[in-house]
Parts: sequence; structure tokens; C-alpha cells
Amino acid sequence: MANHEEQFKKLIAHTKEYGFIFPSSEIYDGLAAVYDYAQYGIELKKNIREYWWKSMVQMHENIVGIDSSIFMHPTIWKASGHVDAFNDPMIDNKDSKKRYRADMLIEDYIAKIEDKIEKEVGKAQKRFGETFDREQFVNTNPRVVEYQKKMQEISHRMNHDLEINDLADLKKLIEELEIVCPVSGSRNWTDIRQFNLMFSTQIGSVSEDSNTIYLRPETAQGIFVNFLNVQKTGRMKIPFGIAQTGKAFRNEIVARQFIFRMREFEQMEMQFFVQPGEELKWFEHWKKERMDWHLSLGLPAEKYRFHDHEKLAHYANAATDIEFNFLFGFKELEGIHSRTNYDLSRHQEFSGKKMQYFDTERNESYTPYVIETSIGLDRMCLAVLCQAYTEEKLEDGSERIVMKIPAIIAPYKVAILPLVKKDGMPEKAREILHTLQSVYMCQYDEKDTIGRRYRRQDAIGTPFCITIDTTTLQDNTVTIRERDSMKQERISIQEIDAYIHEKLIKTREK
RNA sequence: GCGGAAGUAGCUCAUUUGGUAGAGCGAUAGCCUUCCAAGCUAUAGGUGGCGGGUUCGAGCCCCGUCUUCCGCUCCA
Repeated sequence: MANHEEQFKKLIAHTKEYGFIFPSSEIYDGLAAVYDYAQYGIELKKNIREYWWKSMVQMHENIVGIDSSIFMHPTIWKASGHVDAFNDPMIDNKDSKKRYRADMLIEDYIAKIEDKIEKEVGKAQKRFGETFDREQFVNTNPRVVEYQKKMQEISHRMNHDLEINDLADLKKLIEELEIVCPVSGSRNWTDIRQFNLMFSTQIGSVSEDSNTIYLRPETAQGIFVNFLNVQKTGRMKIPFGIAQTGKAFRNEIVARQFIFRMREFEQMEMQFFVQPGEELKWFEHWKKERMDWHLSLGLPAEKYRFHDHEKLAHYANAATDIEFNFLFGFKELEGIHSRTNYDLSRHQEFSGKKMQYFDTERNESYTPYVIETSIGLDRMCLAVLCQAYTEEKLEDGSERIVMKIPAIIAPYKVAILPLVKKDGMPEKAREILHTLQSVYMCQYDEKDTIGRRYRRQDAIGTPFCITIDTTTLQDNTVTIRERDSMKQERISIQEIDAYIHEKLIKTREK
């Protein structure tokens, strides 16, 4: 495990050193949990996005894509539940260093009073036996009436504080009730702070006319609100899917582990609309299909596992995570959720627009059920990078660091290297470069010894190196070196394109 | 956000009671080189994270702050 931590640190250093990922705003000391993709990182990210898009949209006639805005009508986030769910008043105990939701502490306190009432009720029940009238007792026993009054007062005040966002009074309430930390038993509390996981800003130039709008915390809602538009204009028949990739924003309390949890991140989502009752069948279908997608990249099966949710969100009736064994353990990479008709129903409720589908085969209209597949693009990049980073000891005792990125998503596909910088080799090499660069991302390098140039390409994960030597000048053949095996073949210049193409396709079919 | 540790060149580090910062690697240019890093020469690159204080003088001592890492917490 310690070894993995070491590896992870090395990977982070490597990605910065070789131009994959930089900390954001670095010359200004950086910005926590925000990263920039550098020259190689962006190629990798773009290639993963394209690979996903091709397999989800291009390869499915019943799935289409959209690109919805980051800004959306604020009511969308009320309908989705994010305004409530992403707003928590948090308080820390200074002694135990534990953090709690302030309202939960008070709820617990109220629950304790309830227990006391039950105790009284229990005692009375014993006393009166058969003739015990619970309702009458509860309404008349002075002690119980007192308890109930107190509960109501507390509950009312808490709800009022939450309503008007009076965090100071909420803290005062905790102090007055002498609520202690369950761990430390102390009443040494910090102030209450509101943690809103959604970023907000103003739309409209004049402040008094402006409305608070949010940067979307997920891309899914952009699909749901466009459901009818896409279904009608695309003449889509259920079952069908809408796919989207794009940025989402969450103001995470703690954002850590490199690009695993960032405040600004990119999702690749597909919402699949199905007949009510068929959702679990489709849930299983997408579970398999998505796992196959991951394996199609040639990533090892033992690095993956499903993690089925036992506790389901209120809107879901099945949910699983595809977890990947990152260098810091198995963590969620993709979520597959059966979201029922919750989202569309909520939008129907809040917008007043009918979010239904008329099924001509069944001759009835219904609110479709939804299976969601949602993968973090940045997490996928990280998974690939974690898996790719390899330190190898070679036979001659030297070491190399090689990024074994699946060829189909590697940032650069080909490096073109004249063996030496003379005798017309650079010119010949550039000729080859010009024929290949319209098809593949190519690098040209003539600096330093050939061995060192191979290592440079290994470090950025270029799967193929083409070397031009004296033989090339005589018979138009080159050597092509494969990154992982370091093996070389001699092929003619005309064959290069087909050779690479075939290898890339092979990766996909694996 | 709390606690702990760290911050000197692109990277890894040195500068040992506070006296105006140096190496290796890397980068760039050139030489040499005919297939797997570490041959030669030259050049560039640092207001020591940032701000303040103590001192004649601070990379070094003190305070604050920012960032990163580890733990706690959170993760529809």
C-alpha cells in the first residue's frame, strides 16, 4: 500500500514534468482542487471523450447527443433536489475534531426528548394496564405536555433559522440546549457554516434585477429538460438515449487526490429512457455494456469491480458503481443508476409541462423511466494514467519509465525520428511526417541520441516510433518500434498507415 | 474546516551557531554519433511560496498568509 502511495506521488510528478496535468494558476500559488490539462493531457482527455462518444452515440442508432448549457433556469435545481440536498449547515467540535450537520444534532436532541416521552408512556402503561388511553395520557400528563411543547419550540425555531438562514441563532440554540459532541462530550463548538455544494452567480447586469443562478452540479438535468425537444425533433422511439459530455461544478468541502475530486470536472453521461417496468432489465443491460466498454480499452479486468448500492437514493430503485483500483484503492469511476421517473416527474411538477411520451404501440402515454450511465472523464483519465505508469528495469540494467496508455487513446500516436541529423535523413523524415500528420497526432524529434528519444516517447506514451536510417534512403523502408515490447519491425513507408491503423483497431477489439 | 508535515532553478537536493545561493539531472544551441537514458562545449534559468517583524545584515529566528501532502470530515 505504501508502495502504491509512492507510485501515486511519482505519477503526479510525472504528469506535471511531462506535460499532462498542471496545477491551475500555478504562478499565483495555485488554486485548490483545480487542475489544467497540458499538451499531452488534453490529447488523452479528448481521445477518451471521443472513444466514449463513438461507442455511445455513433454505435447506437437509438442514442443521440446534445450539448446543454452550464447555466440553467434556477428552478431546475429545486426540481432536481439539489437546492435542498446540497445545502447543509455544518458545525465542528473543536475537541473531537468531528464535523456534524447542525440540524442533525438538534434532530438527535429532539429524538432524545421523544425517548423520554416514550419512557413516561411506558411507565404509565404499566400502571394503568388495560385501561390505558395513550392519547389522553399524552395530552394531559403535565410532564409529557411540557416535553412536547419543548419539542415543538425547538423544532419550530430550528426550521425558522434554517428558513431565513440564521446560522448564529442556530448555534445559540445548540448552546442553549447544551448539546454535547457524541464523541468528545464537550460543548466546544465552532460557528455554523453553510456548505452549499453548488456554485452560484448572478445573471442580469443590474443587481436588484438579477437572479441567482447556479453552475450546474451535474449534466444530467440538461438532458431531462430537453427530453421532449429531442424526442420530438429526433422522432425518437422508446427505448432511446440522450448523451452529453460537459463540465459540472461542485464546491466540495474537501477536494483531494489529484484530479480524482475536483471542483470543476467533466462528466460523460447518457440517460436512457425506457418503458416503466422494463427499467431493471435495461439497468442490467447497461451495467454489462459499460463494463465491456472499459475492458475494450484493454484495461485489466481485475482492476474493476461493481459496487452495488445498498442504500438507495430516494429516486432510485437500483444503483451500482463501477469502481477502479486507482493507486489509492478502489474508488468510484462510473455510476449506473435506475432513476425511475423521478426526474421527469419532478420537472413536470415544477414546470407544469407534461413530460410524457405517447407510446403508439401500447396506445398510451406515460412518464418514461430512466437508466443513467455517468462517468467522470477526469477520473477516467486518472484511471488510465494510474494503470499506464510503469517503471521498468531493462535487461542491460538501465531503467525506463513508460506510460502504457492504450494506443487508441494515447496522446500522440507516432513519433518520427531520423536516426542521425544528417545525410538527408531529417528531410526524409519530414516527408513521412507530412503524409501521416493529417491522420495521426505525430511528433518529430531529431535532437539527441536515438535511445534517448525513444525514452522521451515512452514517457508520454507514444505507441509507435518510426526511425529513418540509411536503409530508408536506399529502399524506402523504415523501422517501427512498439512502445511496450520495444520490438522493431522493418516495413515500407507505404505500409505505415495501414500498419498503425490495424494496431489501433486491434486495441479496440480486444 | 481542524490537526500534523513540507515549500530553495523545470526536477532531485545542498548551503551545519543568521554574513549578498550551488551541484547533478533536465532544457536550449552547437559538435560527435548509424537503433534504446547518463560523450564534449557553450548558454539560459532563482526578488529562497508570499507578506510583515527582529537584526548592521534573514533561505536560516518570530508572526501571519497561501499552496501541497497525510489523517479526520463530506461525497445526490
